[in-house]
Amino acid sequence: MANYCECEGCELRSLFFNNVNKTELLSLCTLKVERSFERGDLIVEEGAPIEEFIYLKSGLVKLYKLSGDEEQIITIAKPLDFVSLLSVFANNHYKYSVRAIEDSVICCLNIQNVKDLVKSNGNFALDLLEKMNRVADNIILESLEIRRKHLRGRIAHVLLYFAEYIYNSNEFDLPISRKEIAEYIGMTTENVIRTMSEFRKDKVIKINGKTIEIINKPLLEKISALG
Amino acid sequence: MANYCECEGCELRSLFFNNVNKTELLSLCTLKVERSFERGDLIVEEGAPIEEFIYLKSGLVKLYKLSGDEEQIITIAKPLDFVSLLSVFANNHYKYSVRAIEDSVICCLNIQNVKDLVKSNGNFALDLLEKMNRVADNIILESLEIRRKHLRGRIAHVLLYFAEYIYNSNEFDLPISRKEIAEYIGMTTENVIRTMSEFRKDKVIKINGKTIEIINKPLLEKISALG
DNA sequence: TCATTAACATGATATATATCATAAAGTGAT
DNA sequence: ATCACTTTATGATATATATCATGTTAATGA
Repeated sequence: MANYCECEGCELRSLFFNNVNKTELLSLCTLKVERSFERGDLIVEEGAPIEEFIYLKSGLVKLYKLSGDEEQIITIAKPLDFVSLLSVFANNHYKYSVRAIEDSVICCLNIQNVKDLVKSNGNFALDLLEKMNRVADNIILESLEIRRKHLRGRIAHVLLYFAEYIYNSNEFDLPISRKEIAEYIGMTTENVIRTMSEFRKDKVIKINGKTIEIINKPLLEKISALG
Repeated sequence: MANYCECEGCELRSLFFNNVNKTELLSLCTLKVERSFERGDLIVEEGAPIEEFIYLKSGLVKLYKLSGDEEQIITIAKPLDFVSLLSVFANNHYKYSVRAIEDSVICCLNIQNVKDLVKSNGNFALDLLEKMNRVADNIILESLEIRRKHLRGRIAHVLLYFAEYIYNSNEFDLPISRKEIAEYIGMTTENVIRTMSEFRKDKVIKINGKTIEIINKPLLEKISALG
């Protein structure tokens, strides 16, 4: 019986389940499933019925929507963004797809369990409301931010997003292709590649395949702000 | 004592407060304030502290964000979209501004009261989660929809949005200026005006100042879908 | 009422970005 | 190792949209 559930030590607990006590946690965890995905794997498919309450335990995912044969990337999310929840209370079916862009582990809770917990534990309900609000806010604000910039500013913004928000380092491996950056910022692949090459020529960044190093951050920030 | 509160007959109750009983409602309403705004009035100012839980009882508002001297319109909301809630649980200060674009009435509840109700009434908490999810979803989906279209498609989309979603009629008075349409779809004012003139010349719409009549809806829908 | 400003309108031109073309380098499968 | 395929790369050209200019009309305020 013992170790089917490690939630008590779960790194997410303090943030996500702040106000959930051990008994409640155990009851959630009884019906919990943890799943691993490799980079590139589809985690959630648009249109599929929502049967679980999913959060990202580790890794990195992209949230996107298909329109025709094109993908529109809505956001790149790391743990605690738990974007998969966005539609979870409002819809029966997923409105977006989620794909792992790094090896990822998700934790799936029974959705009815979570709803029951919302009903019975008011502090958890408030926590959840706050987190949902924050996730939605971030996506909306980020999208406005990108929208008001031009090509160069958008790309600078995305590079800074990875450096500061995702990897906390000026050197990192891009987890997505240039094409995907294009799908995120709403520009063409060629222009993403071209602009990154320009940044390289202007000695703002170094490029080595997927590896990016920001070597003139103040300038990149300026491009992001003004471009 | 009697009639300070009409919430029991409030049209919103069935949707918004489905699961709130009379006693709870009365306790909310004791601290409720109803406020009227004229077209053009500022209802909520970005940066101001969030002290109330606001929903739109009647009218029409625009939700927008300032960047420099420019306004970016996030969404046009009618009652039951109650957009003002979007940040309410996640932030202490408003991240957006809200302005009446038609005469509007809002209902302001004490935010602590609402939080208490979330804690004590699980069904209300679930309702609120669902509604927050839906509002966020709509804004995100709408924004993606607009993003993937070109100028003509975006304008067709906006005209259909007013005709179908807001006014339920092929003839309506635009509540916003061409400049504001531009701020909503991320294009310039001149191009909005020009494109609407083209639609007029192509006999897709009739224009009489602010009054718009859609006279070839199938074509407008086609432009929205393909443009 | 007139003056002032904002909204609407339209054309000419400039500019940013998309599209098309081509190729090298990387990746995965057989 | 080879083949097919995707990604990265770069240049030339086309196109969509922004910018600039100018005028008219409608709204707003003293």
